[in-house]
Amino acid sequence: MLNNYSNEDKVLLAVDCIIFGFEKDQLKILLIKRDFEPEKGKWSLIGGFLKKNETLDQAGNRVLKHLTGYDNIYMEQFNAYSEVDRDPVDRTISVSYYALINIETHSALEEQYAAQWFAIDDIPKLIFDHDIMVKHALNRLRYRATHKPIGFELLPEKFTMKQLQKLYESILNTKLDKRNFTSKINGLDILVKLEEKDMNSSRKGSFLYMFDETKYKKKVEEGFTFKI
Amino acid sequence: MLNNYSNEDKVLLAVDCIIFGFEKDQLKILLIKRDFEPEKGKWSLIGGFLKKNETLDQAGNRVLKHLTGYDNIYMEQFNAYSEVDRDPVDRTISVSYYALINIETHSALEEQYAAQWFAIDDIPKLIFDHDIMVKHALNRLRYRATHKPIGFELLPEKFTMKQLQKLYESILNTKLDKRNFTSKINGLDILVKLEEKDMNSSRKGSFLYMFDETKYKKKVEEGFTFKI
DNA sequence: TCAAAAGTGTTTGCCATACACCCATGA
DNA sequence: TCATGGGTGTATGGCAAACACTTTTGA
Repeated sequence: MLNNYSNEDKVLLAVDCIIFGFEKDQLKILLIKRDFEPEKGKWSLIGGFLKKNETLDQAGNRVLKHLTGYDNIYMEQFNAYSEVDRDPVDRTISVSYYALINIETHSALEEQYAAQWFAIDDIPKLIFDHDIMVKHALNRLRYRATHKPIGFELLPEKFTMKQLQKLYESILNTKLDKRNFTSKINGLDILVKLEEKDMNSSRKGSFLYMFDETKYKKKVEEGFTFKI
Repeated sequence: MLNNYSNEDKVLLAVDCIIFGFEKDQLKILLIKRDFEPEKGKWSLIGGFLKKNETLDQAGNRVLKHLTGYDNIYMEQFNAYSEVDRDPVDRTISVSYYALINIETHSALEEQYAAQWFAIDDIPKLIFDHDIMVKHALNRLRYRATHKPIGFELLPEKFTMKQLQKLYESILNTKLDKRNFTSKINGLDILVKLEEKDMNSSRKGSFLYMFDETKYKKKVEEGFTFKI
């Protein structure tokens, strides 16, 4: 006998994305104004429905590509939400992803869509259970960013030590000591210090760095583990 | 206009459970022999389909209750699996949970169902993508057990320091130093040392301990964080 | 010459690790 | 009395945290 599962209930599966960015020393998330009922006009995460012939990761990528035009965005699934009435229209389970993008290379987002960046401690009330999703996403990001070198996804390719520090400060919601941070990062030995300086922030200028992914991967193979 | 999502695809949602237990100094998982096609007779995780009017947590609890008769089992959701062909019968997305049970109080499981405990480094080939689920569950358990006092879920109410050490050794897949382990645990100050001894393992007998959940919660409120 | 940010080392305390002997008991 | 597992303390090294002054440069 071939069981065909025909008596089982089918449901809608949505993918919702918490898109993180970093700008003006602040961690931000991208929200859109929902343009259909229910909750039309309210702020919402970016999302979409899973289609029959794609995986959740593919659906997440599709949603992100539709919004940004890019399809190599860092993304991690973190939780499924399934309260029976979480979406008043129809029974919908949502699998949530957080994504990290470099705001500078996606600067056209805000005009193209009714999208807007919000600093993480200034987020408006969101529809459905999206508030709790954001909270969970941030927890996951905090953990991941201290254990894997994903923070660089949020920065331009070339960045200063100060930018990196501010990034971690805003992800972790703490102040860090400049000297300790610098020596910790240098100790990791996965950045390239460029000759070039960023002259925007001071007269003296500050050296730019790049993440050396090749070196990082080589070190991982040799047993290195990233930890901040 | 009220959007009714009517053009979207619906899918089956399954819940699969990795049930961990601890017996004879070994971390184990409970598997069943699948009794319907496809893959009938192969080893499989315990699972079930999400019903229209329940949450994923409720579905997980239902599956566990059906198997064990208990419904207060520690359980944590950890990932959704969505490869298009992961289940050959129909498009099915699986949300996976790991659960921790005390084997002693559920000793009848093996006979009641075609279920069997397998030591984690002696697990047979499983159906579908269940192998990878087990691997991910173990990773999550390793993380969680070092950050929250959930290991006790796997032990009898009263346990010896040695049992606790062996438990952590098998979860973390390492050897631990007896003196260091003991003083670390005692330093946490969340166990009650009983007057009672376990006389089964030696002539001298070894003191029994209990997890003091009330004390733990009080300490957490005061800023304590569990860490092993 | 001054204001503003960049860059740089040392000291301290704590925690993780390594390590070995005596104790209690029943056979 | 002996074999078996239970129970206990100290010394060391490494890492995290605290901390302040000099440098550079354009205005």
